[in-house]
Amino acid sequence: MTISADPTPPEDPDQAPAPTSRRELNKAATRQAITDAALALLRTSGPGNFTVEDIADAAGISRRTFFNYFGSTDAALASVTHGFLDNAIQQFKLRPADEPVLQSAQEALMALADPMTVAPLAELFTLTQQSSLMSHSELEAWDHCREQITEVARGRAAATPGAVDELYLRALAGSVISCGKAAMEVWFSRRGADLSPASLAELRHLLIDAMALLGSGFTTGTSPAPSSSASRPS
Amino acid sequence: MTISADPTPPEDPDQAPAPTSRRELNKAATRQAITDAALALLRTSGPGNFTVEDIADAAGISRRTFFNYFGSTDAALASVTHGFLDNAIQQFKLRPADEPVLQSAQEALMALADPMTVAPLAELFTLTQQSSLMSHSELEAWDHCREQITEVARGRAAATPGAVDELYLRALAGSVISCGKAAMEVWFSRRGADLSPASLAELRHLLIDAMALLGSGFTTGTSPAPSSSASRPS
DNA sequence: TCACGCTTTTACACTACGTGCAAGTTTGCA
DNA sequence: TGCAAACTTGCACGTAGTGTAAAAGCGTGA
Repeated sequence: MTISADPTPPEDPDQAPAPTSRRELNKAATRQAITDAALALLRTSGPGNFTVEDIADAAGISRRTFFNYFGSTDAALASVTHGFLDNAIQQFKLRPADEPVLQSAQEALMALADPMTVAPLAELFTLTQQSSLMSHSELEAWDHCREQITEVARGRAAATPGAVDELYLRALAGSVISCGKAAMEVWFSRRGADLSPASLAELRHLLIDAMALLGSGFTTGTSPAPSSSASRPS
Repeated sequence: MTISADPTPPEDPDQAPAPTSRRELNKAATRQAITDAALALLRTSGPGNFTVEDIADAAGISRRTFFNYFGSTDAALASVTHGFLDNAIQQFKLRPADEPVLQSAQEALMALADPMTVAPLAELFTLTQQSSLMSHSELEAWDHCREQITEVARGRAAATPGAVDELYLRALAGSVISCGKAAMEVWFSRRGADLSPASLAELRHLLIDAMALLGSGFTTGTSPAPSSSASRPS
């Protein structure tokens, strides 16, 4: 599996600003090979129908090495989700500190509603057939994201006078995550793995609507349902 | 483990309206013995430091029988959470159909903020030292509760004209659960397993505040923090 | 009281998971 | 080139979870 030393060292020195040593390249490649193999097996065999050994064989590594990278099959698959959410957090952190958290979340999610970014997540979702409850590692990824949001919100709140309300931070971050998940779940249930522009536009609307619902305190109550998203052509 | 037939049959016939045959009594007793044993081991050995075999031995059953009742150690412990949340759902369903969902949730939770009901959950929480991410079974319990809330909300919305907004239902139910969890987390982090009246009063306030935050759309924004709960003597 | 059918428990076997360990291999660096 | 650190691998071990068939417990009717 390891890449034997390349006899031609040139490889554009101005193209690798990051500390990309051969070690790190190998590790990254192995990591990718594992998730690719896991995803391929998920496609062909279905969830729960393949073992760690299967993944290791397909990735060309030993079973033991697999466990050096991931703690379980689920963890390997959840790296897809992790990647997506890390991306989301990155966008989130870029938002101006004086922007309301809900709007920051909305904007961050908007930046990710493009085909290339959403595709892996959408496939994972459909392949695991939204089995209601995600895997442990999948949930860990979302929870990690929630904690990140909490921290950012805490940092913003700290800039204002008065004690930081821990309940406010946690309730808000948790709700943002829940609403984000809800929007994605509805999208997947409506469009499957459809990544067409129209479908992605609907995803964006769902995300916006979800955050709007949260921001309005779900005031549609039991009365009419003027919100939207129930019918939006594009 | 099984209870040998009781030689004295009398046992008040008017006191057992439920179909409590000896079989069901044995099953219930075994189930209870398992969770008790698991909880005891959690207390003495700490999380992750005992096996299914340990639990089975302590409960006086075989390892195989344990798996007839629970799918894992976590599941056995999560029966505590399951019991609490089932109770909550029951209270929730009793609320009038024309009441706003958020208020129903608030009222249902109020009914459970008493020492006897909260104690087991509080102990479980402290023993697992709020390890940030709950066990899979624990999360399953919360998710089941979320689904129940969704269904109740759907039923209420169906009584009104217009199509039911799936996003609204899911986002609301998810947020309610998140806020409930947030309130409990803050409570546990502040008071540990303190079940004094003052502590429980604070729990009630936290739950009320959490639902209020949700109902107001977290409008405290980045400005002041007039909400409350940050300081409440009793 | 007994005998018959159904349910539950149990022992056994088996596959797979996850980890510690020590030996072998690759990489970074002087 | 040679050494030290990092990485991979095979092996062994304990544990998780499940299928299966035999044994024990329970309900019911004669």
